[in-house]
Amino acid sequence: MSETASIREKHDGELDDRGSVRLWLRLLTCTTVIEKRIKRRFADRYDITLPRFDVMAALDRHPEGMTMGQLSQALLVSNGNVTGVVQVLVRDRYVSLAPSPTDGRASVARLTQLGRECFAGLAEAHHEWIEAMLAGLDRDQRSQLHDLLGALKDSLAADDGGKE
Amino acid sequence: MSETASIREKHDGELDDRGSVRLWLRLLTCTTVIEKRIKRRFADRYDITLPRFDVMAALDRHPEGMTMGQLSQALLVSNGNVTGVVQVLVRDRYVSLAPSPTDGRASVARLTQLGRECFAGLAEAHHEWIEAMLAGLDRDQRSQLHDLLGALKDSLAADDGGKE
DNA sequence: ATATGATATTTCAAGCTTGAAATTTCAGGT
DNA sequence: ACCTGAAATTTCAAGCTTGAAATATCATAT
Repeated sequence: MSETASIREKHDGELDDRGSVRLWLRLLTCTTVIEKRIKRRFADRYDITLPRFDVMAALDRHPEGMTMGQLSQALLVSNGNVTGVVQVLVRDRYVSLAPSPTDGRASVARLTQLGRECFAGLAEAHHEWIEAMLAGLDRDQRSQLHDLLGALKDSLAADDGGKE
Repeated sequence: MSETASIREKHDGELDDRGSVRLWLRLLTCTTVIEKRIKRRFADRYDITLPRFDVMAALDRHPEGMTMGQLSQALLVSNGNVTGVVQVLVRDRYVSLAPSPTDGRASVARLTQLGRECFAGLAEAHHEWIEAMLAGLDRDQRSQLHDLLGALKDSLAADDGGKE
């Protein structure tokens, strides 16, 4: 009864011999499953959303603060998106927002003391969840996967290199 | 000047020795980049969204039709979500929705003739885009990546096997 | 000093996504 | 026939995401 239920793959049952699409769907499925689990656990146990965690994680690694634009680039999301997420973090006292002393257009976001303390706990849980989900891969497999994804990243950069 | 710009990685600059998190972020980045490119190209060139394409793709492989619940499971999204996406596809005449003859609760969605014709073009473009983005990986690399992602899927199924 | 183009940010409408509540129907047992 | 729990679906509020338009500021050339 300890059957490990296999995970359904998006568009499971594909019959075409389009290996590249199959590979993409498998990649998408793995990412989606992991992301949804993390999202759900953050919501259930910490009452926080993944985008807010992402912003806090970025700020935690930049104690000097980050501008909205830097956050947008670091997180691969739009500017307008960052504005909204940061606003609620400011409202909840996890982040402070101050005008840049050197550039009147930019504002600099920083974790508050409260934000730093809360984030430490979140990051610890996050790390444990990832570790558990990858537990089935040994050191070599992780290393190979990491390298292959690096090759994929390079391939993506070669295809329409940035401007399309 | 034909520099292949490298792709920024989410939370790039991570210094911790948390290899598992690094692997996860790389996985997430690759998936995000591919997904956003497909999404943008569908929007720009075909005026369609990715969720709508996903539904059409599922229906294309099930000419006999699918219930909303089957679509929800196949696409890894919620029931309510499928309802909304199918509604606009019905409005646009790509999909027909009929009550199930065997179960009064269920309704069966099918591609219309128009839907099938349009989808053929979409699928062709989709396949080409994926192929181009994976062009930097040779046959062996693709095969290894596919297998490693399979191992990851198994690992995910082992961690909290379905009910958490 | 000023005009101009570039940059940083915010605002906003449209669309996706979820989970919970409500509705309808089914299937089994009495 | 009737109850009751299960299953399929829809509705809805809340939140994320984007891209385009609008604002404000900077930097540079004149």
